[in-house]
Amino acid sequence: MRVTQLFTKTSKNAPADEVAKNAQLLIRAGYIYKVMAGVYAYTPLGLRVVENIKKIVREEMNAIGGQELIMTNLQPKEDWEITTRWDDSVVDIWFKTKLKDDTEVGLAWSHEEAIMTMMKNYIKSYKDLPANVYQFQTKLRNEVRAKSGIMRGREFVMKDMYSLSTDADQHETFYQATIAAYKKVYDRLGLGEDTYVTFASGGAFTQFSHEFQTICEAGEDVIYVNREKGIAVNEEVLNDETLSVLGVTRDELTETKSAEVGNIFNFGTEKSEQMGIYYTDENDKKVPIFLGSYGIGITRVMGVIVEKFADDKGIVWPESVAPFKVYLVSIGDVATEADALYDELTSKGIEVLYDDRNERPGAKFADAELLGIPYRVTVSERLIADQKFEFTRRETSETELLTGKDLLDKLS
RNA sequence: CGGGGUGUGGCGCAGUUGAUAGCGCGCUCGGUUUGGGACCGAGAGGUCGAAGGUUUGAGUCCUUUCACCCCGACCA
Repeated sequence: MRVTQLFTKTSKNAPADEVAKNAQLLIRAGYIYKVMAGVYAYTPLGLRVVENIKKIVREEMNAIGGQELIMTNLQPKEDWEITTRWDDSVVDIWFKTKLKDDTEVGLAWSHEEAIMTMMKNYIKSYKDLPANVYQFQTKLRNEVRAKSGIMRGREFVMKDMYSLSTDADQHETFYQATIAAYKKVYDRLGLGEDTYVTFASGGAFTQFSHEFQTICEAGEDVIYVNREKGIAVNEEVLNDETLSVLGVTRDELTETKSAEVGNIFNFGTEKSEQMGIYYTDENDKKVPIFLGSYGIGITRVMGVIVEKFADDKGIVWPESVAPFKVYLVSIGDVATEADALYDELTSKGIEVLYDDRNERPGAKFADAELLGIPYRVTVSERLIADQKFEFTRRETSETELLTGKDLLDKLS
């Protein structure tokens, strides 16, 4: 992609109506566009990042047997009345609307009831289990107050997965597999080091649920961490009982702010019983299905990555999610050589954003840094004279001069 | 939802005791320039969030309203 073809522009000024670092940088660099409070559009650049994150999540969910589907944003009232969750006093973030004939429908803030209603139609026998389904979906939540840029919006993309199992054992196997898969996801996203499986309040069926919390100053949560033991506890369940169950003492834990990037739940058979989702076992007995629910906030993860890695020059994307791998800068009248390099790199499948504008070097370098592309390659007359390319890493600013061959080796 | 704050060209801002708006960036045209956000010249672009009111006169005062931000509460 050539910069001259991108309709988005970078801006030196941060928007006055955003304080969150992630929103300021993502808007300045042209990844997102603010439509209204807590509602952001994703430009071609932003969409590339979102899709890269989804790709990683998709691969890891598929690896543990998840089957991808896509539910709807319009949901019938009846599905939610069964579990009492249509009631605004039970769920206060509903967007609700009406069809032309006055039928009430809800806009999806979650898909638990929706997916279970659908699965009820298909899952009949123990032979159908276990079944694990997931989707990437836009969730609509009527939050009283949006904040923190794309880390807490009224509309956001979430991966939600649901496991249906015959019993606690089968459920537990998948639950543990999911924890392992999630760890791989956060590793691949570059967040592994600072992401903890965190004990949190668990609802009716289990003592705890597990949250995936990434240490992040901009996060909304407070957790207590012991790095050596790999234990983390959400402050909401930090008490003597929890500490004794986990076998740690209070003074072994360090308080830190964090962002919830994933959350997994064990529903047991509670929801199945409410919704009448039963299977027939080997003895022709009706048994309620064991349910699990597993979420990853895709766009929130994007915000967390910006928050954690950005420096004073701009965004720093991990290579795995970066919209492009290389930012190609031409300086002066070197279009022939720069075009040739662009063609060569792209023909080898390397994603290049080619700054072919008639701009001064400083402007191009500044944009390369603001955009956070992992590698910058510079072509200039004096470099051409030496038959070299300049190769600069965004994260460290480390720079080396490479021959064309060495450059290709580095990038492939 | 409680408290606080802000709305003035695309973005960021300034507008003193009321007299129909100005700066930087960006944009357009011409020229020069090319290793850290270039320079010169010439331009385009806003009725000041909205509605109502006071006044000879309102971006400046009053009322209502909308939007946005922050703190708190809330967060399946």
